[in-house]
Amino acid sequence: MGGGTEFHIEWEEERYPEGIKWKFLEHKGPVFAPPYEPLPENVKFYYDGKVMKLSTKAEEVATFFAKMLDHEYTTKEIFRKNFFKDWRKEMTSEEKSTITNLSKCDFTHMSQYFKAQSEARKQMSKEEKQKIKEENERLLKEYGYCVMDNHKERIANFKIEPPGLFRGRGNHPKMGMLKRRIMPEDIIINCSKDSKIPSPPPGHKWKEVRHDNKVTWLVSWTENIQGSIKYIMLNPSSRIKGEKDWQKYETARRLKKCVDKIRNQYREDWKSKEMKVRQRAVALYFIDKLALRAGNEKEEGETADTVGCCSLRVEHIKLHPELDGQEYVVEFDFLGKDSIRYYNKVPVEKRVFKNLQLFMENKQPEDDLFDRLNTSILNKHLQDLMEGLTAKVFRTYNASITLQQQLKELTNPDDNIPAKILSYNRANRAVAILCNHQRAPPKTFEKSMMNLQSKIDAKKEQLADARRELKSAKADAKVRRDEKSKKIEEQLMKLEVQATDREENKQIALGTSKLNYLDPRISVAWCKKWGIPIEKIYNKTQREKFAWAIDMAEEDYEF
DNA sequence: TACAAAACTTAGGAAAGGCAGA
DNA sequence: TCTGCCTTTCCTAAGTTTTGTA
Repeated sequence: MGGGTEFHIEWEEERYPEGIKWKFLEHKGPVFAPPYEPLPENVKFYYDGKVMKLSTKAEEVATFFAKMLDHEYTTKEIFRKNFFKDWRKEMTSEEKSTITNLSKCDFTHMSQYFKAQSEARKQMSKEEKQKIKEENERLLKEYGYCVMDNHKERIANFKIEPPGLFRGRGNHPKMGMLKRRIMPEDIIINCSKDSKIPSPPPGHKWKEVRHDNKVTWLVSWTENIQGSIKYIMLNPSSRIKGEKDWQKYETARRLKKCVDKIRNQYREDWKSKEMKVRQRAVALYFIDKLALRAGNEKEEGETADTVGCCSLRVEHIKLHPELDGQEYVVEFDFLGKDSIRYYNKVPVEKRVFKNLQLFMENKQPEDDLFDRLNTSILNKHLQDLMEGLTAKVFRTYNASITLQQQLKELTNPDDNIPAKILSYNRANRAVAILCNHQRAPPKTFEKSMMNLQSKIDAKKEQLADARRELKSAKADAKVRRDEKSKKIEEQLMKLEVQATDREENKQIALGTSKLNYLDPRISVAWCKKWGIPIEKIYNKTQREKFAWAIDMAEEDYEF
């Protein structure tokens, strides 16, 4: 792997044979969702204007809907249709014959009850809140840790997802469906043979107990919406996740060494006589230049209609031979992961442009742009170019190299700490923009900006006062007054930096790139170089996740 | 080799926590 | 001490890649 052999020995005390993830694994199993508590008698459900007492099962599902009443999606046709269909499955035959129209269902009383409940929770006394906190801590202590080989490790998600209504992101065809309650009989336990096997809740048994040390999960079950498997795995601070993370960045650093060659290669391939090779080369160019995701095919009607690079359709791009004074502009407009819109106008090389024209010839808008390509073909090719290379490595590589470059460019040695941190955030922001990590502007954004502005105004006023006092002060008081002004000046500057940062961050989410794409050693090195406390860049959780990097990187670290 | 299933990483929003100023 | 706001943590969906199977 290079670059960190010493570290390797220190952090991975034992080597494992190929594919073996652990030798010993012991845990307590999952925590199940609390059982359903029926509503008090005085909370009513109405059908067609008349009070109706629901069976426990039907009532439980009704409460899921009632809790979502304020959300826009309970008004959506698909959501309502899916919900009603699944709800009816839980009804008794009498309920089924009575309740035939969702629009005649009145959940408002139930909804009010839940609102009152959550209000009451907020108003709880200190002691009551403390009691709940202690109970959570007990649960964490008992179920939140496992032993993997010689380490006690934190488990990420030891609580089983409670039942509820499925809400996918974007325009999901399954929104509103009932996510059923997971029982011990659904659960597969994975642990080592010689460990203390977790016991199922009284009166229940596990679906299966297995001892598979070729995988890292502790618990799995199959969810009923997509039929996919869900897992309980370890926290990012664990050895097994940390090592994998480190390995990911080492792969990206290997790409750095051969990326020029790969770029030359795909540029050559734009001229290939084979259509398949040309498509592959243009797609790879997009993945590299624009940090697009690979874009696997998805089953139609099972998920929201989103795409990545290989699954782009003709309707997702527009070609402009000339636009705003630039030649050969490609306009991208599509929904990517989580139905986040990707919109970008990009000048490309003439050859790319001509190829795109060729790929689009005689096609309908809904046809695949790269009809001779998929992620498996692309990744196979990448594997030939470099061992371990896959499409997503380009995102990691380009994100990390961009951070490193931007930090070099933006950091001003004369700046104070808040200004340097602003530069760091701007470098981080450049990456988030590259990776299209967006967020909905916070609901109170405008207000919060205004609050901050009035703080700034007040501080300016204070500064003016201080300066006036300084002017009129007697010689012996000048020094003290001057110090006071300086202090206020600094505070003002800090506030102004904060305002700039917040404004620039309105629609950008920095967390995702920080957590998943940026080699933490770059940040650690930057902190060391400029004497910035690491706590200013990484919070506690992040420091735990990146413990390996904090331990390892010196100020001269180069990605 | 192709396809499906399994495993694992990446993602944004909601809820909870905690802290500063009233 | 309370309130309101920002930060952190939780939650779990939605991707990518790897593995298994015929």
